[in-house]
Amino acid sequence: MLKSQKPAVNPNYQRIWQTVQAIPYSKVACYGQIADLAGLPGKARLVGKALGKVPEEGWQGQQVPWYRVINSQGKISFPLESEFFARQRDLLQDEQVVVIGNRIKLKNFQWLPDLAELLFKLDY
DNA sequence: ACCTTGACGGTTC
DNA sequence: GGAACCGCCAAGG
Repeated sequence: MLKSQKPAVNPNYQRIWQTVQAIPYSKVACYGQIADLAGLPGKARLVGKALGKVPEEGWQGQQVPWYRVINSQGKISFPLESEFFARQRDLLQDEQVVVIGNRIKLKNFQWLPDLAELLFKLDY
Protein backbone atom coordinates (compact mmCIF):
# COMPACT_ATOMS: atom_id res chain seq x y z
CA MET A 1 0.00 0.00 0.00
CA LEU A 2 1.18 3.46 -0.80
CA LYS A 3 2.38 5.46 2.09
CA SER A 4 1.44 9.04 2.83
CA GLN A 5 -0.44 10.18 -0.23
CA LYS A 6 -0.98 13.84 0.41
CA PRO A 7 -0.56 15.32 3.90
CA ALA A 8 -4.35 15.73 3.97
CA VAL A 9 -5.77 18.72 5.73
CA ASN A 10 -4.61 19.29 9.27
CA PRO A 11 -7.16 17.50 11.48
CA ASN A 12 -7.15 20.31 14.00
CA TYR A 13 -8.13 22.75 11.29
CA GLN A 14 -10.97 20.47 10.28
CA ARG A 15 -12.36 20.37 13.79
CA ILE A 16 -12.10 24.12 14.05
CA TRP A 17 -13.93 24.67 10.75
CA GLN A 18 -16.59 22.22 11.81
CA THR A 19 -17.09 24.01 15.08
CA VAL A 20 -17.36 27.36 13.36
CA GLN A 21 -20.04 25.94 11.12
CA ALA A 22 -22.15 25.43 14.22
CA ILE A 23 -22.34 29.12 15.04
CA PRO A 24 -25.93 30.17 14.29
CA TYR A 25 -27.02 32.96 12.00
CA SER A 26 -26.79 36.38 13.62
CA LYS A 27 -24.51 35.16 16.42
CA VAL A 28 -20.79 35.47 17.02
CA ALA A 29 -18.18 33.52 18.97
CA CYS A 30 -14.68 34.30 20.24
CA TYR A 31 -11.51 32.59 19.05
CA GLY A 32 -10.90 31.11 22.48
CA GLN A 33 -14.46 29.92 22.72
CA ILE A 34 -14.16 28.07 19.42
CA ALA A 35 -10.88 26.55 20.55
CA ASP A 36 -12.53 25.24 23.70
CA LEU A 37 -15.53 23.84 21.86
CA ALA A 38 -13.23 22.20 19.33
CA GLY A 39 -11.42 20.41 22.12
CA LEU A 40 -8.34 22.58 21.82
CA PRO A 41 -8.42 24.63 25.02
CA GLY A 42 -5.95 27.48 25.17
CA LYS A 43 -5.28 27.46 21.48
CA ALA A 44 -7.16 30.54 20.40
CA ARG A 45 -4.36 31.58 18.12
CA LEU A 46 -4.58 28.31 16.29
CA VAL A 47 -8.19 29.16 15.48
CA GLY A 48 -6.99 32.34 13.83
CA LYS A 49 -4.57 30.38 11.71
CA ALA A 50 -7.18 27.84 10.73
CA LEU A 51 -9.64 30.53 9.71
CA GLY A 52 -7.00 32.08 7.53
CA LYS A 53 -6.98 28.82 5.61
CA VAL A 54 -10.67 28.22 5.27
CA PRO A 55 -11.39 26.73 1.83
CA GLU A 56 -13.27 29.29 -0.26
CA GLU A 57 -15.60 26.56 -1.46
CA GLY A 58 -16.50 25.53 2.06
CA TRP A 59 -15.84 22.34 3.93
CA GLN A 60 -17.73 19.12 3.37
CA GLY A 61 -20.43 20.76 1.36
CA GLN A 62 -21.07 23.54 3.80
CA GLN A 63 -19.82 27.11 3.95
CA VAL A 64 -17.66 28.12 6.91
CA PRO A 65 -18.93 31.39 8.44
CA TRP A 66 -15.49 32.64 9.43
CA TYR A 67 -16.84 36.16 9.82
CA ARG A 68 -18.84 35.12 12.89
CA VAL A 69 -15.63 34.77 14.87
CA ILE A 70 -14.33 37.84 16.69
CA ASN A 71 -11.96 38.37 19.58
CA SER A 72 -12.74 38.20 23.27
CA GLN A 73 -13.13 41.93 23.49
CA GLY A 74 -15.96 41.98 21.06
CA LYS A 75 -13.89 43.40 18.26
CA ILE A 76 -13.04 42.39 14.72
CA SER A 77 -9.42 41.27 14.61
CA PHE A 78 -8.39 43.05 11.44
CA PRO A 79 -6.88 46.48 11.00
CA LEU A 80 -9.66 49.07 10.71
CA GLU A 81 -8.49 50.26 7.33
CA SER A 82 -8.10 46.80 5.82
CA GLU A 83 -10.29 45.30 3.16
CA PHE A 84 -10.83 42.26 5.37
CA PHE A 85 -12.20 44.39 8.15
CA ALA A 86 -14.78 45.98 5.88
CA ARG A 87 -15.83 42.64 4.46
CA GLN A 88 -16.30 41.03 7.87
CA ARG A 89 -18.23 44.00 9.20
CA ASP A 90 -20.53 44.02 6.19
CA LEU A 91 -21.22 40.31 6.37
CA LEU A 92 -22.09 40.62 10.05
CA GLN A 93 -24.35 43.57 9.51
CA ASP A 94 -26.10 41.65 6.75
CA GLU A 95 -27.08 39.24 9.52
CA GLN A 96 -28.41 41.99 11.78
CA VAL A 97 -25.38 41.93 14.02
CA VAL A 98 -24.82 45.46 15.26
CA VAL A 99 -21.27 46.71 14.78
CA ILE A 100 -20.53 50.16 16.10
CA GLY A 101 -17.03 51.55 15.84
CA ASN A 102 -15.50 48.09 15.69
CA ARG A 103 -17.47 46.96 18.68
CA ILE A 104 -20.04 44.24 19.00
CA LYS A 105 -21.89 43.73 22.26
CA LEU A 106 -21.11 40.17 23.19
CA LYS A 107 -23.83 40.44 25.77
CA ASN A 108 -26.33 40.60 22.93
CA PHE A 109 -24.78 38.57 20.16
CA GLN A 110 -22.46 35.96 21.62
CA TRP A 111 -23.41 32.37 20.85
CA LEU A 112 -24.02 30.50 24.08
CA PRO A 113 -24.78 26.93 23.00
CA ASP A 114 -26.62 24.61 25.32
CA LEU A 115 -25.59 20.99 25.70
CA ALA A 116 -28.28 19.60 23.39
CA GLU A 117 -27.23 21.97 20.65
CA LEU A 118 -23.62 20.88 20.92
CA LEU A 119 -24.41 17.21 20.84
CA PHE A 120 -26.59 17.69 17.80
CA LYS A 121 -24.32 19.85 15.73
CA LEU A 122 -20.90 18.55 16.64
CA ASP A 123 -20.36 14.88 16.12
CA TYR A 124 -17.44 14.08 18.37
C1' DA B 1 15.94 20.74 15.64
C1' DC B 2 15.58 25.77 15.81
C1' DC B 3 13.07 29.97 14.72
C1' DT B 4 9.20 32.81 13.39
C1' DT B 5 4.42 33.58 12.84
C1' DG B 6 -0.31 34.43 14.38
C1' DA B 7 -7.78 36.88 12.39
C1' DC B 8 -5.47 35.47 20.68
C1' DG B 9 -6.25 36.28 25.79
C1' DG B 10 -5.65 37.99 30.50
C1' DT B 11 -3.72 41.43 33.51
C1' DT B 12 -2.52 45.76 34.75
C1' DC B 13 -2.25 50.63 34.77
C1' DG C 1 -12.68 51.91 27.24
C1' DG C 2 -7.87 51.41 25.70
C1' DA C 3 -2.91 50.71 25.35
C1' DA C 4 1.23 48.19 26.81
C1' DC C 5 3.01 43.82 28.14
C1' DC C 6 3.58 39.14 28.46
C1' DG C 7 2.30 34.23 28.14
C1' DC C 8 0.78 30.79 25.06
C1' DC C 9 1.74 26.98 21.47
C1' DA C 10 0.79 24.42 16.98
C1' DA C 11 2.31 25.05 12.29
C1' DG C 12 5.30 25.66 8.77
C1' DG C 13 9.57 26.95 6.92
